[in-house]
Amino acid sequence: MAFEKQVILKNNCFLQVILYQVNMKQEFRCDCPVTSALDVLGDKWMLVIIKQMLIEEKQTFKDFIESDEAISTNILSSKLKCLEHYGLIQRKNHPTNKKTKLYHLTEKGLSLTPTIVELAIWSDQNLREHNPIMRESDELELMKTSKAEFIERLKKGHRENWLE
Amino acid sequence: MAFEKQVILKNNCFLQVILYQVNMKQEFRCDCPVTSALDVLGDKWMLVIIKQMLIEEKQTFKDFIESDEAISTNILSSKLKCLEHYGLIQRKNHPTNKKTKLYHLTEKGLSLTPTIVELAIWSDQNLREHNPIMRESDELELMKTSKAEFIERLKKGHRENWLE
DNA sequence: AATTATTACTTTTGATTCGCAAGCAAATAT
DNA sequence: ATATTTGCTTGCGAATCAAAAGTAATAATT
Repeated sequence: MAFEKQVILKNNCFLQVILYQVNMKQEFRCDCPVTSALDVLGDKWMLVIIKQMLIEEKQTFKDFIESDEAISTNILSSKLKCLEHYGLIQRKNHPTNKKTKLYHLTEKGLSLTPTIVELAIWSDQNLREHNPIMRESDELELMKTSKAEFIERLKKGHRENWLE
Repeated sequence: MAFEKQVILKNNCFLQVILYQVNMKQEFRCDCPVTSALDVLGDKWMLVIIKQMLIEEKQTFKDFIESDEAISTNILSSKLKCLEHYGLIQRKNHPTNKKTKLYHLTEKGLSLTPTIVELAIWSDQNLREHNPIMRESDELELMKTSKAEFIERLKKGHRENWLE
């Protein structure tokens, strides 16, 4: 039992609300930092969504749904909640449209930029034989020749896109 | 139908072997390098196993099974095959014990060292509130202060451990 | 003002991946 | 000769991913 509350109603009645904490999934496999990172990020979609925000500037639910990767709506909803739980993204309301929510990377989320960039470079250099249609781009060249500058530029760009 | 062969037996008999290629899983979601990297590495175990080889110097099936992460034997077997398929590891026979196989990172696998190190640093700086038992170590300090040197040293150490 | 379309989900059902436990063949140890 | 070890495979069940349909609130259209 993780939470209990009694709400007093009328006529000597009360409502008892009990939240049981069952089958709590063990969140981390061990005390290793790399394994812990992968306990949070090591699935099909978490880093892809971060990449979509950082590099492709996606910020609404519809943006993500319409991306090339074609994520399912239930998976996206679940993963956005998870990213928020770990403090990697932040959501806010659209200034003029109540239906639309805006998602953005926090500083914590932005601090994954070096990891995203390393994966891009690694993939470019090691996966073309397996995925021959992998695109080429000037960005990849920039990543390889000026990695640190590129990382800072990505972060700065993302921060500036986020109207506070 | 992906493969057919007929084997002639005796007494006018023959055996026909046909391999059908069905439900071939789409291997890559799109042409993006980051997403392609995650199509290969984006699961619970691939990068953990690479980390275990690189940092913890695990090299036998038993070594992996006995690691803190407690992977299941069927998962390990399957992941080792997958890592080999993508050219990230290489297996060879133990010089004196035919039962034991040795697994080692190839250069391609070793080129994931920057990614592993970035994940370690990120985790150390961002996940302690979620995983309070995360260990501290001198290695983490070295990673942060001399990242490039640390990366090269890890690679070099791994290469030297691999008796050719 | 009523109707239709959009957005961000939730729910249901099914497919895939992960995990547990038991079993197996080959090789090594006792 | 027997027991143990190694690296798996198999069967079954749990967790994650995915597709499709449905929902409530909001915006756009008529």
